[in-house]
Amino acid sequence: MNIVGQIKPLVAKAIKDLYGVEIPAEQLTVSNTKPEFEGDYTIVLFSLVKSMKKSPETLGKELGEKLLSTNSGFFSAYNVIKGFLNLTIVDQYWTSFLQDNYANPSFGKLPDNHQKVIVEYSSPNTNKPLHLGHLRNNFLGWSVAEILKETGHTVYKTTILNDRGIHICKSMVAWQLFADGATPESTGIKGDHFVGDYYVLFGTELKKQVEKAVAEGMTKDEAEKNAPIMQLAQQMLIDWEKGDPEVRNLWQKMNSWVYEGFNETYKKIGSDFDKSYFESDTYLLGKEFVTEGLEKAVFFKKEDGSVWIDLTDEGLDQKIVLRKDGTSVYITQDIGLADKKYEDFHYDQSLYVIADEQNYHMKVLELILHKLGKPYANGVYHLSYGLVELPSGRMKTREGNVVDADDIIEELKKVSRQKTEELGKVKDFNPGELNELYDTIALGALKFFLLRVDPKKRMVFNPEESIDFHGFTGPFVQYTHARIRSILRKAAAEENAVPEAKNISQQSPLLKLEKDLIVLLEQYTVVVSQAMTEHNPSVLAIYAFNLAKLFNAFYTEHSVMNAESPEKKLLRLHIAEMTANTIKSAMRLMGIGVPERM
RNA sequence: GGCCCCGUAGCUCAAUUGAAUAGAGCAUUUGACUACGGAUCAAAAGGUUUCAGGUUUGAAUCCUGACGGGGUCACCA
Repeated sequence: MNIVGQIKPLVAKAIKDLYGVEIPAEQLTVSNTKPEFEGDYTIVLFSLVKSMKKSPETLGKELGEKLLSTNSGFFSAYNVIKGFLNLTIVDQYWTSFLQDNYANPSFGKLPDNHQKVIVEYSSPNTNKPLHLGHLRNNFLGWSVAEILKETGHTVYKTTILNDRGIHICKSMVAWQLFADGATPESTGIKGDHFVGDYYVLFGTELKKQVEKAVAEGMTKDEAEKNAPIMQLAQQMLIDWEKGDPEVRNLWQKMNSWVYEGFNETYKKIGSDFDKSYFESDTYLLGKEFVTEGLEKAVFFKKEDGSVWIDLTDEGLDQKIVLRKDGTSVYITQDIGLADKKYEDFHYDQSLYVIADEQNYHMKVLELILHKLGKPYANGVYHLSYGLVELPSGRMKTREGNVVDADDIIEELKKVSRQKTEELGKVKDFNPGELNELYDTIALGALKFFLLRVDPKKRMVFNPEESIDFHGFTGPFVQYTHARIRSILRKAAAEENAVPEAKNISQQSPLLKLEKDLIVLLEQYTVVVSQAMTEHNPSVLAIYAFNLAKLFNAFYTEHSVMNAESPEKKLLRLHIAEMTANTIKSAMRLMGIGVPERM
């Protein structure tokens, strides 16, 4: 039970004893006391004033007195300023909290709650390499999955590879036309980039053909439909669906190149999946539900034979679920896949990490599942995140204005190598250890950068300014961790570092920065559960940064190894150890490693 | 045009979900290196929270309207 959870019932009881009024403990507002006031936690009194018929000042005084006299082992002081009752918790509480938890590396982990959750994320198209926007998706999905695990859920990570369709045919056609048999092997280009280049090539060739046709008097729409290269792609899609062996072979070959590239990148960034679904397997799945929907009168058939759902009552439009030629559309496949996933995992919750441009689509999917009476419909949750934009606007592979995932990681690795060499603290590392360290720092910087912002919000990445290693960044937190570990190594090397100090619980009074740190450490469990309920890793990033910053302030002010007394030294070593552990845990939930030295 | 989201320091982001004087980082200026690791610390400066009304003891937060930005409304995926 965290401390706010302990304070609330005490206050509620005091109110009842004093005034005979029952206030549900959850309704009380308890917040951190602002640094400029004396105290640890603050009760906001305004909401109580009316029902108690007292002025805020009197109410605060009476409540403060009561709390202090009945819980003298818990509260040590109070003061009332305007409508705020500031309470101070006894030092003993904080020191014994520290004593109990400082050496527990899994502080904050919750026991199994028997909830099964699947997190679908990444889900790339197999016609182009990953860019910064995909990385946000990957980091977010991975992190949310780990946060769910940490809070007791059983989690399965899945992905759906969009491996068929007109966009894939485009890169295939371009390869046939322009590659002259070239392969990733023959060119030395990573497979996903290789295929992506032909997708871009298709776009430029199409543009040429369209411009020519428009100059000859065609409208742009017509020109695009009738462009020879587009017709080739359309024909190829038809051949693919028919199962034409030549097309299927080419398709398999090009996809395998892409997977090879993806796997390399996934390995580097730490993305992993318990199960991968392929759209080429699932795209026909939803059809049976069309029949079911018609029987249940959820769907209706138009004269031309196409099948629709009417969502105008929900403020949406009519949506097609089956074409007149009997083929399924995107939403139909998604119904089928949702069902397949339920069959495979029997989930309680199913998260979809998908960009917010699909909010409408996902809303429709949820509605349809509800209307079909699917038992899992309530568990479906769209974890919608905002796009990563450049200062010039959104990234588009077709237009070439993307920040490539592999490129940005390489760039950051260069920076981390340069800074590490400048600092010169790891000259004894061998090349393998160094490379691992540069990976940890570079990915730490990148993941932290993309996760530190509320996922729901759009964010801007400025390549000119690139990613900083100072301030509110991953490397800052990693660096703080390395420095703490350095102190702890030193202490461990000292024989009998603190012989005569056995117990820190008599450490009174705690200095301000000592207590501030313990108070912040105590809040870690609340932060993790907030990250879980909000599906929001940014609260962990902010927390880890604040913790690191506070520790840095603490230890420039107070010496650990040369503390005033053996007891203080032990206390500070415990604070240091728990800070390092907690930083490590929070960063781990974001997929970020923290080096012992850097 | 209908619906949805957003607008906070020069820039990138916070604000315990309605509470005290709206906080951080970057950039700018100043100070601290014979250092328990300077990828650090201490400090200064930077705000009419897009605008106009309203609700409330209290509004960046809730409501109405305006302005600005984005998304979506395909027999594409």
